[in-house]
Amino acid sequence: MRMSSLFVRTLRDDPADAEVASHKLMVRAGLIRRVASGIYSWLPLGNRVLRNVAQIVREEMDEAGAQEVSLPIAQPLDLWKRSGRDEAYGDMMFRVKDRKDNWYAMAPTAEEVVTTLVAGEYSSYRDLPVNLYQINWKYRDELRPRFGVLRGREFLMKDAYSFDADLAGLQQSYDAMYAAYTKVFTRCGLTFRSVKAQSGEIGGDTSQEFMAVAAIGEDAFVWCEHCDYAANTEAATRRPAPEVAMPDLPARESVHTPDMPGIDVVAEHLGTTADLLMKSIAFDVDGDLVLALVPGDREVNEYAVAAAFSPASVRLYTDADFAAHPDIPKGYIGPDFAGAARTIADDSLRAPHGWVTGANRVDHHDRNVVLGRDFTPSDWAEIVVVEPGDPCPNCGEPLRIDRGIEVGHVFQLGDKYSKSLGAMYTDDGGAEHPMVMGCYGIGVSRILSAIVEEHHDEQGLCWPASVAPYQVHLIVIPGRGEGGAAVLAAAEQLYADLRERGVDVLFDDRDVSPGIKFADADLLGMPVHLTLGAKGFAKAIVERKIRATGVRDELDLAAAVEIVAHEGAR
RNA sequence: CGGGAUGUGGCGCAGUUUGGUUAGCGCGCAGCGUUCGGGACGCUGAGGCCCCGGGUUCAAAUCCCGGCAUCCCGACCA
Repeated sequence: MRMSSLFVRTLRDDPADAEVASHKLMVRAGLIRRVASGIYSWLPLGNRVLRNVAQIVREEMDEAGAQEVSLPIAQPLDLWKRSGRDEAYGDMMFRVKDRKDNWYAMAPTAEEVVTTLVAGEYSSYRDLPVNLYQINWKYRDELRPRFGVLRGREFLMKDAYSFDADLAGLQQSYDAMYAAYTKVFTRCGLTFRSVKAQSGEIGGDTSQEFMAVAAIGEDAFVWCEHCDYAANTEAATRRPAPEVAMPDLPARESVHTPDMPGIDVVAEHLGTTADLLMKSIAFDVDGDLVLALVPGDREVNEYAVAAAFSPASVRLYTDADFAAHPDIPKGYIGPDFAGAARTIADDSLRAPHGWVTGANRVDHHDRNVVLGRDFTPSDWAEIVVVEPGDPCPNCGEPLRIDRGIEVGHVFQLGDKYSKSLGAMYTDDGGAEHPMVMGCYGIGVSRILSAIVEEHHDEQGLCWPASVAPYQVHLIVIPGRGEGGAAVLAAAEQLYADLRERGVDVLFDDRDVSPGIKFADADLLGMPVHLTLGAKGFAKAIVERKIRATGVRDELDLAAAVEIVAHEGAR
């Protein structure tokens, strides 16, 4: 493609309505233009990236055995009434009316249509499994569209739906999609982790979200850079410290700490630090008082405590609870408080030192309270809220807490839609059952935001080669001398030869100053920049710059085509 | 839906407080000339329903009322 005829106008200034880098750059580089809130036109460069990402998704879906279809965007609202999701989606759904006053939903997703489709075609166990997917525009009237195409009201989504005879089959379909997603996001150049989103009823992991690590992400999560561990902040745990023998420690002693229910005040008063204190947090577990023991500098993860006593009903003690139990010395509870039915201790309490704890009476703390000698918890678990730097439960390396962009979601649906929409099959014994479904989404347009967030610098975009609009940005600087025509001709030849060799080239053949060409090339961010100027031409070399790394070298003009075609952005 | 902010040539902005000439600046665009390896320069020019509707006034981009749109924070959703 020639820059002289490419439909693009790069902007020097950041658009006024953009806050984050990806949005600013996608507008400045001429990939997208806003039409309405959360609704964008895709210009040639943006559309090429969109197509490239979609193609990666398509290849991996096909490879995983899914079959591509195209389902309607305008879907009869009656279908949504049948599944009960007309109400559930509410104002989130765009609705349109035809000339006969029939209402249609503009697809926010396609479970209804695809389930009805399969129900009409398949009815035997011999037909299953089947997995259908499409890459199509979706519409959700978000309360707050954000950050360009990151959260749009119109967005390109890949949605896949698997139909199996039983849960074992579903698990296979789900695993295949999970594996395909990992390939997709890897190929797109994203740093990502899959996070368990929900576990439960059907058994095992029923839902996992793929999060691209990004500071502007809408959800915080804990992850490890050195292995594939990742978890919601509520579900995250850390590796317990190794057990060490308890040394001989001085005897427990009580100290007067009047009016000091707070950790920091006590620590200061006793000349120690919060991490050497122990907190005893009161919980109500099915009506019993249960103490959760954690170091003074850490927070209790209520979710983890609840999980440890599942299926009992677990809640933090409230002021009302304390009021109802005046015998409990709020703020001064110790790990051996007699009124506690059980105590659950965080594994970090095995540390080989005595603790400062509540003395089980108001205005007093004890010091040199030693595990095994002065108190013995009934239960052990990882119950502190994980903080950055805590050891990874898998590999022990320091954990990070970052924000993520949800770029994909895999979900085991079960029979919710097959039941309500009649997707049944007959087994080999003649009995009828609902098909067991899974659904799997990838935010294709959102991936572009995620890629740009990860791959850009001060100068502009730095596309991974796998999704770049063009592989090579060819710049010609003919210079002012007599030889300009020859340089231009050589660049034309280079352009023709590269294309002949199958390389996607953007050729800046415009008659503008070198500064503009270089600045635009950096902004547009093709992986490889080739510059042919008068000086280089005289030496029969062409300059190469790898956009992402900034590494430059010179290639022999005669060999350049082969080298570039062979090496790409390596 | 609550809070905050903003709407002025294609883009970024000034002007609005204190109403008053032909509404200005930078970028971009067109023409001519000089430039030509990191967003060159000079001259000339085109391009405006100052978001929309109503009101006040001799006079409104500017003041008042009512809308609409866009962005940010929150809530909501997942």
